[in-house]
Amino acid sequence: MAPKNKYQPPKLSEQEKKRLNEILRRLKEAYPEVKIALKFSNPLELLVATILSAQCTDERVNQVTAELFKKYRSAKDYAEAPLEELAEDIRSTGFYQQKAKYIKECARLIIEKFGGEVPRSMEDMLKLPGVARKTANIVLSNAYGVVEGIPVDTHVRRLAQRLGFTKEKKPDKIEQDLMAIIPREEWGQIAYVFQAHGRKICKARKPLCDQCVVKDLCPSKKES
DNA sequence: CTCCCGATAT
DNA sequence: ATATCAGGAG
Repeated sequence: MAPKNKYQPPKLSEQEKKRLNEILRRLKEAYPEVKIALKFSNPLELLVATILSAQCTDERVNQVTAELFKKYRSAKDYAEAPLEELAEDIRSTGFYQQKAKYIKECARLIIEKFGGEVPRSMEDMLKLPGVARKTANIVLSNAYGVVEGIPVDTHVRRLAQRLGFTKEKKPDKIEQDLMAIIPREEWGQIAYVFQAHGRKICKARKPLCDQCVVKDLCPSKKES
């Protein structure tokens, strides 16, 4: 079978690699302790929280899951819950009808196909509805320590594009461009560094370039 | 590409 | 008023 994904990250000059590695070094230094902000105590809770986090702040997700996880303690609880009730329980995270369907169907598949346990491989994770590489990367990495890639969320995408790590727009290609530059042992953490910088400094609306630790290396720097 | 779809910042 | 927030499916 021929490999389906023929995308190859662009070859970079030594100088360009140096610039990107210096950016990574400074960002890691600036945000040494960052990690996942979602609260969870088992793989299922993390899966649910990550699905809820689509187009929603982690803060609000934590607010909702604080109650949600008291009520739903197992995959069976989600699978057997009336859809309308589950939807109402997650309403304030937005896209609540869609997310409720995903969660309920995920729970059903976890019971029927995966022995009641959240899958431990990318291949199986991607069989779950509402789960693509970003969600799968987060769950696999933080629940099981399985690092198969880099979760590309809106922050990672924005920073990767602004800093010149990628020219791509699709998350899967951006992920591959990042994987080509960043050592595998850092894949699990680097997204949180980008996220922290993206939230504090390199904001979507009004980036605070004058406070940025990599402004001299950034092709997108703007005077404020 | 569109749709889902509430809360918050600007 | 509107862009944006840990996206993914059709």
